[in-house]
Amino acid sequence: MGDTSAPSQGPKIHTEVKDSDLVFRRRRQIVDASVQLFISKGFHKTTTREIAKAAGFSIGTLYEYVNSKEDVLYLVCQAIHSEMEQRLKQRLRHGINGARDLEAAIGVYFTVCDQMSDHILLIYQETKSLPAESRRFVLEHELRITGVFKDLLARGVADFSLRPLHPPEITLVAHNIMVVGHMWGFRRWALAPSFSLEQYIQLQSDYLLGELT
Amino acid sequence: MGDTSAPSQGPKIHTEVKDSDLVFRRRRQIVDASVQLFISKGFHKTTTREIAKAAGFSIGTLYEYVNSKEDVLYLVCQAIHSEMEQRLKQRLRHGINGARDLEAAIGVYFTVCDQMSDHILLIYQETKSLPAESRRFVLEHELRITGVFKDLLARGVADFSLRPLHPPEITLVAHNIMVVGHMWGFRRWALAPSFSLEQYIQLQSDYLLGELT
DNA sequence: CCACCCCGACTGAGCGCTCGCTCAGGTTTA
DNA sequence: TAAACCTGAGCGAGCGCTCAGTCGGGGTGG
Repeated sequence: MGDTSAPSQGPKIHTEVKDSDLVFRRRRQIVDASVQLFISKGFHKTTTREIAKAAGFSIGTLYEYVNSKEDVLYLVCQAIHSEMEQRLKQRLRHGINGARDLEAAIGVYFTVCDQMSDHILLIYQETKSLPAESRRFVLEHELRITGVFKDLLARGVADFSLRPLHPPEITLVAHNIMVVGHMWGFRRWALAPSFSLEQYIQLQSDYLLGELT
Repeated sequence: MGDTSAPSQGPKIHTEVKDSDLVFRRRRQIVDASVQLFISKGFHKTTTREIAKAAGFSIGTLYEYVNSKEDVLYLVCQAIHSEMEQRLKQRLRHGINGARDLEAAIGVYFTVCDQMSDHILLIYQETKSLPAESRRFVLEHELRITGVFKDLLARGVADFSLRPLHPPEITLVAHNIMVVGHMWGFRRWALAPSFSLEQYIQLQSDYLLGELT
């Protein structure tokens, strides 16, 4: 899992100042172990002992790098969003035609959603279990990703490859893209009998973009 | 909350055969109390003692009408879906123009989602906590609601008020309608600054139906 | 009419257990 | 050997669930 540092601006997870990248490495171990456990058993049914064991050390050590079980959940949520954001941005292209770039981005995004559907599900299910402040930061991170699509839409409007859209419409369409991507993850059981991922991307792109040209 | 009986076909929640509608009434009390608690604290952080107290009797009595805490969650999920289904079907119209009926249904459905957004969120968050068999029945119930939109779409195609659609396309659009409805519930924090419910219904209907005519 | 008993609904103290978290002490590193 | 790091037995709180017991109304025999 990608970025496991305490995010530049977010609730600090305070531990003694035994610095260096050991903290960073240990937290990555914690996140990697927890993601799998949370996905298969859920946050509440996973015990701190299991997390420690799966991470390769003892509970005592776990609590050297984290102040509470909820901290672990926060690290996990941030790591998932970071990874999604990174995988998406990494593969964005910036051509001369905004509409085409948007379509490509949708394809990339849906593919990422496909690969990370368990992680997305986890966030839907467990965000509520975060303390209020942490939850705010997690939701903000999600908004940052939505912003990627807002930007692409705005660019398409600016270069006339998309029809004019009011700002609220841009917001709406960006959220639609996000949610339709998630939908492939959390409704696979209903959709997979009818579509392959490629077909899903194709059809949904048509629906999403059809109205915008 | 509506139907709190063990559904005609579903995992039986077995209790001693002290029949009559007392079982029914008591279970309704349990569901009504639990919905509120689960929404505000989540399933895992709600204790059986709290449920009993909120329902107006003791834990002992609670376990006369239910075999486990998970049973309560199952009753709650079924009650929520039943209520959604009922509120939706109750207000469906069956005119001569399928497309118009569909548009009306979308409006009704989104309004129901608005009123029951906390309940929808609860189902997204806690369905995973159900035992496998119960979960299957809950998801099937959700599919039944999706079926309402499939039927409306098929009718629209049949009377030529919608363009021809392949069965998979009908499935996809029906799921899109469902999820876009839920989206108003679980992304209100992001959408409400830009839209009223009425505006949301208007815009989303345009996007959803625009491609179908 | 009373005295008796029965029965099903209801109660809540308490059982057995698990959990998140701590800390006294051991091990490794430099 | 001091500092940094790690260990895991143990603590106390709280959980889901049970079960011996209470209560009240209605049937029965005298």
